[in-house]
Amino acid sequence: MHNKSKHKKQKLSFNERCYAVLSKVPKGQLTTYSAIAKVLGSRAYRAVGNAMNKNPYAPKVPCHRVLRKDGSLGGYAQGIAAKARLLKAEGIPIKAGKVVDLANYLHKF
DNA sequence: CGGTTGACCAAGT
DNA sequence: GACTTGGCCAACC
Repeated sequence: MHNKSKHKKQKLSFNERCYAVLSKVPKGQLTTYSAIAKVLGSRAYRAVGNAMNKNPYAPKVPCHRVLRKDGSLGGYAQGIAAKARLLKAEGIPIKAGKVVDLANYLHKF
């Protein structure tokens, strides 16, 4: 059947849209706070960070794959050490608190 | 409606 | 290259 899930126009909050976008990033690939904002047609990269902090859909929504634009880790609700460990487990090399070459791992939306 | 809070960013020191 | 500053913007109270 057709998708009838939108009987009403439900406005998704900014946070919900962040989660929807991020859920498309596969294991082994990365994105940034500002990249998510850009996909949403917004410049609210700070608000993206706030959304990640609240993320109720973890680990379905892989907020550990979101980094700062300069390759540093940014933050993580469970601590940046846990974030680094998860990324390494996905094959992403981290040196001195930064992803070695972020451009090589950025997901194309 | 105004003020506060950030898992940010860019430019300056 | 670490640290500070001003700007940015959505969510929350």
